[in-house]
Amino acid sequence: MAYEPTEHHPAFEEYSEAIFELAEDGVPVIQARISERLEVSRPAVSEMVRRMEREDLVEVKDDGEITLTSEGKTLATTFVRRHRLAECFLTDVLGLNWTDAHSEAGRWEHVISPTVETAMLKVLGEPQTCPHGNPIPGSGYKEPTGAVVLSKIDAGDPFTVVRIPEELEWEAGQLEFLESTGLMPGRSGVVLSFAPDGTATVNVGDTPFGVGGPTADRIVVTPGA
Amino acid sequence: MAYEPTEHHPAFEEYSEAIFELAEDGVPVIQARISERLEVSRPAVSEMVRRMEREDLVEVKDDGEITLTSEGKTLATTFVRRHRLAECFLTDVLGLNWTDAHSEAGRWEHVISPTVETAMLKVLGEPQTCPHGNPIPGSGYKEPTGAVVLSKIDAGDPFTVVRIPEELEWEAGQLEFLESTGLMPGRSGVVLSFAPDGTATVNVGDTPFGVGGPTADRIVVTPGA
DNA sequence: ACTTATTGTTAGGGCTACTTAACATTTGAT
DNA sequence: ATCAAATGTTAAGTAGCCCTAACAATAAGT
Repeated sequence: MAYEPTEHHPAFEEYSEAIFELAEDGVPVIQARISERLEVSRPAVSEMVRRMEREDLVEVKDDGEITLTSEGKTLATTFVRRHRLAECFLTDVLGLNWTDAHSEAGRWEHVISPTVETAMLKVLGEPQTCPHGNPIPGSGYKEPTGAVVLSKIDAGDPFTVVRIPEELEWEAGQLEFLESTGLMPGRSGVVLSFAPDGTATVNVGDTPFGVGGPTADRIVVTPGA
Repeated sequence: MAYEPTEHHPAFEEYSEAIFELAEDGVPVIQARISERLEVSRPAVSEMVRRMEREDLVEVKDDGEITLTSEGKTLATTFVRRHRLAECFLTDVLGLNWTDAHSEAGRWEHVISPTVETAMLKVLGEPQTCPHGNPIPGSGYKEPTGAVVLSKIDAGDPFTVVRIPEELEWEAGQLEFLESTGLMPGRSGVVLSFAPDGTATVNVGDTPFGVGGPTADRIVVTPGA
């Protein structure tokens, strides 16, 4: 079962992944967003989108909204799956922290073959989410019912973290912050208050700390401890 | 300890590794050999060698012999080390076979960061050689005294396999063959006879089998069981 | 000595994926 | 309705790494 050298160019992998994750995060999938997330110029995205359209990986609607074709979705989920699996592996087997695991996985996803993927799944015991709580495509994961964003929890109420969306993983220093405060999937805490600008003050450990409005709008939690 | 994106181009890694391993195998390091091992055209090698010379990674002697500078050696050993470490990891932790491990490691070596390298070393218990018996640079491995190539063993005498040189790993089907016959580092056997063309008949298990002359000239063993 | 094989180099291209500069179009806010 | 911001596209160019064709130089074999 030798690894077949990709028939797609590595950049296609990166772009389709970005498209998949933007959609997953509820961000409108347009070129400008891809340009930001991949940190490449808009003309570069323009060109790549055209090539991906030609290769039947994406479709572009009249309003510019980009969607993955079924072929594109297969490509995207393959790499999202390997990325998240790699994150599990890097944290659980190699003992890396959250932050390192995320950035390393960005490279690992491109060298994981089906053989290795299978082996990793076995070693890890078929995980259903990455360490940040995001579903591993194909694992059959179902998000808990009643999941809402942190900013929807009433002041004074308890909550349990479900997941940190991919979008936040991208922000410099965000993962370090969340890991250091303990605001991680599975952990429970209490919302102490909300500031007028949306900033939440929460407590998941010893010390209360503030979570910015935009961040609290994205972190997915379930009400209750 | 974030991973610093390589300052060298990926191809430099591949070329310096090839140069290191050719020298390790006792093959004269000239462009034509690199061209064969990397399976790229001679002009491509010519150009790359010129660039590597400009970047102070190699020196080219008047007779065409190519040697790594100290900077080049550092680069080469870094990737040879990661390659062999990855092979250990893939076989020991993920349960891959020899053959798959070799080809996968060719990609893994390029995504292993210092952080991951350290973590792997720890998980594996500081291995000194790869599964094929080749030394992991920096591990302090010393080849056993009295090591010779298999073809130097007298007919009728026992031997113990030390290592399968990198050169043989490159030959299609070679690793599959050696793995299936059990001609692997640490295993002992007996040379039954030599044919006039140099082919050795050996026995390391139940069934005797033939080993071609060129192969027997490369496999390193120690006399005795 | 002559021929053949091996080796290295030039020259001329190609492909992928990126860049900046400039421009056109669309969208949004006031 | 107008002006500014956001978005997409063209054009032209670059870097890295590869290719084939053709040729020159060297080494080896008979």
